[in-house]
Parts: sequence; structure tokens; C-alpha cells
Amino acid sequence: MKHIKRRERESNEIRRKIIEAARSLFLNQGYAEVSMRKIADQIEYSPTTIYHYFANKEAVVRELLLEGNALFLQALQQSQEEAEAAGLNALDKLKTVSDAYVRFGMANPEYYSILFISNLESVSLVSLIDSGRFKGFELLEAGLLAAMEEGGIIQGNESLIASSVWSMLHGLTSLLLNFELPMTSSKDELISFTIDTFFRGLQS
Amino acid sequence: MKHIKRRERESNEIRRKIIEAARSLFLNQGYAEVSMRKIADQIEYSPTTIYHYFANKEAVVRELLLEGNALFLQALQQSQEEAEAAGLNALDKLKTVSDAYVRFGMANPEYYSILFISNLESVSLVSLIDSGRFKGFELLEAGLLAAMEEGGIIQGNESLIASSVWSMLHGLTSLLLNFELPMTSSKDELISFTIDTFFRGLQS
Amino acid sequence: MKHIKRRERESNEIRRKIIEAARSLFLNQGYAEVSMRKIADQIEYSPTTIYHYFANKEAVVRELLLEGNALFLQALQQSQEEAEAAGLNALDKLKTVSDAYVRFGMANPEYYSILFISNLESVSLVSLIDSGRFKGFELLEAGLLAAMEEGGIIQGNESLIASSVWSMLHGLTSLLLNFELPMTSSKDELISFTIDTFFRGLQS
Amino acid sequence: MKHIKRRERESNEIRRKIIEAARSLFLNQGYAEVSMRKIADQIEYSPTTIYHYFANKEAVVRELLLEGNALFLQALQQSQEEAEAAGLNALDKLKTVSDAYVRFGMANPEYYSILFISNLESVSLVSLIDSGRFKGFELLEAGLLAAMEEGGIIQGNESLIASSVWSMLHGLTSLLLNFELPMTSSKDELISFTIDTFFRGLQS
DNA sequence: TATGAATGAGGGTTCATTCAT
DNA sequence: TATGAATGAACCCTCATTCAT
Repeated sequence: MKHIKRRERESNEIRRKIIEAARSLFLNQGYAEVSMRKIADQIEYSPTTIYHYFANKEAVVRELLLEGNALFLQALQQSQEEAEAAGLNALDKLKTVSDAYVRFGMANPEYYSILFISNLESVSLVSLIDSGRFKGFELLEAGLLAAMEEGGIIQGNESLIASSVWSMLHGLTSLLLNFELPMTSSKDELISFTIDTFFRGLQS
Repeated sequence: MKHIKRRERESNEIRRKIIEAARSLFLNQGYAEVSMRKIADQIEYSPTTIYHYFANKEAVVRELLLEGNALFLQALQQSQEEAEAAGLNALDKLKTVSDAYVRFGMANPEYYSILFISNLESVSLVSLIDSGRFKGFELLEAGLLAAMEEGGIIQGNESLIASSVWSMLHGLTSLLLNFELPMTSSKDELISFTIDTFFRGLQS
Repeated sequence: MKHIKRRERESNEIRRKIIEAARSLFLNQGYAEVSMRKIADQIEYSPTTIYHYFANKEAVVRELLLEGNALFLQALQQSQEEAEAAGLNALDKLKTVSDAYVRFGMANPEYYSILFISNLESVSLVSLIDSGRFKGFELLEAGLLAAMEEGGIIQGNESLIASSVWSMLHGLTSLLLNFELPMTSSKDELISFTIDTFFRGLQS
Repeated sequence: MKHIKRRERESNEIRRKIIEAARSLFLNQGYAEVSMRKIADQIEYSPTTIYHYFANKEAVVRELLLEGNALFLQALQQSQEEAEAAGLNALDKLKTVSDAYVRFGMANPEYYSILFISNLESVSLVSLIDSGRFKGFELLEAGLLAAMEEGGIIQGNESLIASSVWSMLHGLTSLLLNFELPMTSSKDELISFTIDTFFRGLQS
């Protein structure tokens, strides 16, 4: 019994190592730079070994994506709970979650870009879109509905508004990740200014 | 004399074919999908032929990028002139240009992604891109300044605000390009709603 | 245990085959003639296979070079030991080693030309080559010093004299390898005549 | 009539340019570096133009070789005439010519290596060997015969001795060209020492 | 479980050369 | 005379993947 557990643990460790390596490679140079051999080199196993844990390269990337997705949701939910605990009103909760969105992207560029920037059709997004990415979207929608009820923002098609908010947050995040903005202010200022401005526009 | 012109034209025709092929390949999967061999296959010439027109792959992509940049700027400027001709106020001019930004991205996904999404450091064109990217940025800043003077939007650090506007527009565009939004409304609605909301937030 | 050894042996066998093939290709036209594809063809493996054993073409040639270097030194040392065992005087030992130098070149034209004729800066091995090339040189110098002490040859700057001897031996070898001399005598006669003449010139 | 001459002159000028370019490319990196396109680039004509003057790459290199051969012979003959004019004895004449041999190689590394180092079977040496390279050899033989008659050197098979002398000179030259000898003395010293030593060995 | 062996496909690029103009 | 257009062959090398052990 015991040694089976050990095996499982070891097995999971290698899976982890593979994902970690893929993640770091992805971070450095994007999807193109992730190759089975490079992963193998990095974890100091043979390329063949990876195929014991993942069916193919796509499966590795998909796992990476799923993981990023989970962490992303977790970050959003945590920030929401904290906002809740702090007794914020619905609008401020939304702003807090929005801020958390951008912070997550900045702190985890590799996950953010694999989730939202790279166009990984090879990873068969279909399943993913259903399975999780839009949990974040639902969270957003729910927050918007609450804010509408509280009167913090205008009434309206919450799905449309959620898409709009998402646009704003995604633009903010990916610009911060990929471009050196010709700016006199700090990144923090840009984030809060943009979020504040957008939600002010949503107020009645 | 005449036949020289013909030659030039033909020469340019092949250059064009190459760029077009590269552009269409780029559309599918980004830079990785663009290969000299694939371009050659598509235009039905040998790979070697491409090297008569471009020094290497980088030069092909650079041309593509420069072209996209020029078209992008042109689209923005044209919309500005039209807004001007229509006698719009500064704020509405800004909205018109913003709308043109998103429309350009939707109409030219390959150009938009080569300009703003793909991370082409390999093309080492940062400076070149910037020169043009920031022409768009300056256009934005100038519009903002004008709107401030007219009183249409709040006073403030125009470089910060321009970055903020850009974030919003970029987010809108790339979401529209890369994701099927779970939306009940149309893309047009999303665009105008987002732009309106954001600029309403900028009003005093 | 056993099968590991077998594996190692097999692995070495293919390494050997690669080196042998490279060696034989080198024989024809030098470095330019050595190509990964040609090696692969010759050993009847795919080109990719070679990359399991060597990082790149340079590594193949480097190994070839190191091997040639080792064999060359070995040949010189062995002839020296034999001369020693035969109780020859210092001058005759020198002549014996000199003869061995030329014989090695004739018997191993690929090695000789990779070592001393081809200008393999591309292999960036100058230091490596030198380390061994100058072991041969030191052996020569030591022999000269001994002969000076014994009175067999004139006193003098032994490094200059060693260079001079080396010139003579290298000229002899490379002429024998690369040209059909318009000669009435045999190669053997040329070798012994040249060596004898040169060392006679060195006698006081 | 006149313009035909001009044409010929111009034609020859381009031939010359081609050869010059080939020569300089050859000098830099050896035969492998000489390519039709690089020659064309260097002379600022199209690659096709070269084919109006030379049947193919081989013909270019052959011309280069013939030219080098002519210059080489010329250098040897001139030194011989000078030695004659200076009233030197046969042995000293031989030494003078020997010195000129090495000097030519050092002053014209590209010609020397194309003549004696590179193994250009592609240039069909056969014809060349007969046609000129061995004029130098005959010159050497004649000098040796004269020196034998004068009593400056031992009697013997002059063809064997000439080969031997050639070996020594070739070794000296190619070592000086291709290797940084680990030497405390100067190149000049090495040259004169080696030549002197060898001819001393030839003296009775 | 882990790997060494092996490969076919494809990557960018350079070459000598031909042909029509 | 000179060239622009074009190519097939070859170059080194990396990729994801399979298979037997």
C-alpha cells in the first residue's frame, strides 16, 4: 500500500516537473519554444519519459492551460472573498476583482498568455472554453448583477457589460505584459485609472 | 523603357504574392506558421525564388509588419479626417477614431495580430514598430488634449489617459478577434457600448 | 548488467561508424566534403540519427581530429620507444621519429590532413589542436636537446631547430600525400634521403 | 576597329575583376568561400555575367590557378636572373631561388595555397601539372645540376634531390602560412636557417 | 518506469547553373 | 553585353513521435 502511494507521489512529481519545465519554456519564448526535447533536457529525463505521462505535446500544453485556468479562477475567487470579508459594496467588490484579474496576469505572465493570448487551437480550446475559462466570466456577470441591484451601476444586458469589462481588463493586462507603454505614470496608476474610469462610465 | 516598367511591375507582383502568402499564413497560427517553404508552395514558386525578393524570412515578415503599420495608421487618420469633415466635436472625433481602431483590427486580423499581438522580437523591429505604433499613440494623445480643451473630458495626464484608452481598444479588438464571446448582443453593440462607457467615464 | 554493456558497445559502434564515414569523406576533399547527409548515407542511417551521437557537425569533426591527434602522438611515441629499446643514439632516435612522422602521414592521409593541412578554424579547436600538436613538437625539441648534449648535432636555439625540422617533415609528408612527384626514385628513397640530408646539415 | 579594342579591354577588365574577386575570397576563407554569387556581389555585376566570361566556377578557379602559376614561375626566374647578375655561384643561386620560393608563398598566400595546398581535383590539375607547375621543378633540377658540376653539392639523382628540396621549401612555406609556430625566433631566421641547413646537408 | 535508438517531415538558407530577354 | 527570373540540389539542424527493451 505504502509503496504504491510513494509511486503515485513520484509519478506526480514527474508530471509536475514536466509542467513546470513547459511553463518556464513557455514563459521565455512562447509556445514555439516549448519542445518535448527541451522539456526533457530541463527535467533531466529522456524525451520518451514524457510520453509516459502525457499522450503528446498537446496534452502537456493542455494541462498547463488547465492549471493556469484553475489558478486564475482561484485568484479571482479569493479576491472576491476578501472583498466580501472587508464588507465592500458590490461596485467596489467588482473593482477589487478587476484589479485581481490584472494582477494575476502580471504575476503569472506565462499562464495569462497561454490562457488568453496564444491562439492555441492545437489544444482544442472547445473543451476548455466550456470547462472553465468562463467560470471567470460568470463570476463577473454575477458581480455585475449584484452591482446593478445595489444601484452602483446602470441596468443593462449583463452579458454585454461583462464582455465589455473583460475587454477592458484583458487589454490592460496584455498591454502591460507585452509592451513598454510610453508613459509618464506607473503601471499601478494605469491599472487603477483604467478600472476606475471604466466603472465610472458604468455608473448611472 | 516600357519593358523596364513591365519588369518592375512583375517584380513587384511577385513581391506582393509573397507578402500576401505570408499574410495568409500568419493569419492561421502566427509567426510559427509562416515558413519559406509554405510561402513558396502557396505562390507556386520554389523556395529559392523568395530569396530573390527578400534577404530572409525576417525581411518578409518585416515588410508585412511595415505594411500593416502603414495601413493601420492610414485607417486611423482617414477616420479622423472624416470626423473632422463631419464637423464633430473633439470627444466624438475621439470616439470615431476609436471605433476605426477596432474596425481595422476586425477587418485585418493578420495585420492586427502581427502588429500588436505576436511578440516578434525575433524580427527585432521594436524601434520600427514603435515609430509607427506611437504615431497612432500620438494621434490618440492629440485627440485627448483637444477634448480636454473643449471640456469634453476631464483634465489629466494625457499620456496616462492615452495608455488607458489604448488598453481598452486593444482589449476589445483582441477579444473580438480571438474569442467567441458568450454574448447575447452583437459585436457592434459591444464595440459601441465599450467605447461609450469608457469615454463617459472620462467625462467630468 | 550484461545488456548494458552490450548497449554501450553498440552505441560505440555507431559512433565509430560515424567517425569512420566522416574520415573517409574527409579523405576525398577535406572538410567541405564531409556532410551530415553523406555520413548518414554511408552508414545507412537517417541524418537525424547522427545527432543522437554528436551535437552537430563540428562535434563529429572535432572527434575525428582528437582521434587523429591521439593516434599521431601515439605513433611518434611508439617509434621513440622502439628506438630507445634498440639502443640508438640520440641522433638516430630523432631520425627514427622523423621517419615515423612521415609514415604516419602516408598511412593516415585523412588524419594527417585534418591535423595539419585543412584550416579548420571553423572547428575552433586551435587550442585543442595545439595542445596535442605541441606535444609532438615538445617531443621533437626534447630529442633535439638530447642530440645536442650527445654532440650529434650543433648547439643552437632548439625551438628554432625544432620548427625547422617540423617544416621539413611536413613538406615531405604533404608532398607525398598530394602530388605525384616527377621522380625516378621511390617514396622510401625520398623520405630517407631528405631526413638524412637535413640532419647531416645539422651536424657540426 | 578602335571600339573593338575598347570592348576587348573592357572585357578583359571584367575578367580581371572576376579573378581578383575570386582571389580575395579564396584568400579569406579558402575554396569553400568562393562562390559565384559572392564574386558577383563583390564586383557588382550579376552572377549571370560571370558566365559570359567563364564557363563555370571551375574555369574561374583554373584561371586563378594558371595566373598564380605564372606569377610563381616569374618570381623564381627573376630571382635566378638576379642571382646570376650578382655573379653568385651555383649553390648560392640555388639558395637565392629557394628563398624566393618561400617569399613568394608568404607574399601571395592565396596563390600559394591554391597552387600547392588545396586539393583541387575539380580544377583538373592534370593539365596544369604538365603545363607549368613543374617548370619550377625543372628550374630547380637545372640549378642542382649546375651546383653538382661546380662541386657545391654532392653528386646524385637530381630528380630525387629536387623533390627533396621542394619538400623542404614547401613545408617551410606552408607552415609559415598556416600555423603560428611556437618559436622564439623570427620567420626570417627560420627561413634562412632551414635553407642553409638543408643545403649544408647536401654539400659533400 | 524509463530509456536508447531511430526516423520522416520540416525548418531556414546557399549553391551553381540555365534561360529568355 | 548583361541581367532578372527561376530552380533543384544540397546544406545543417530541430521537431514530435514510435518502438523495443
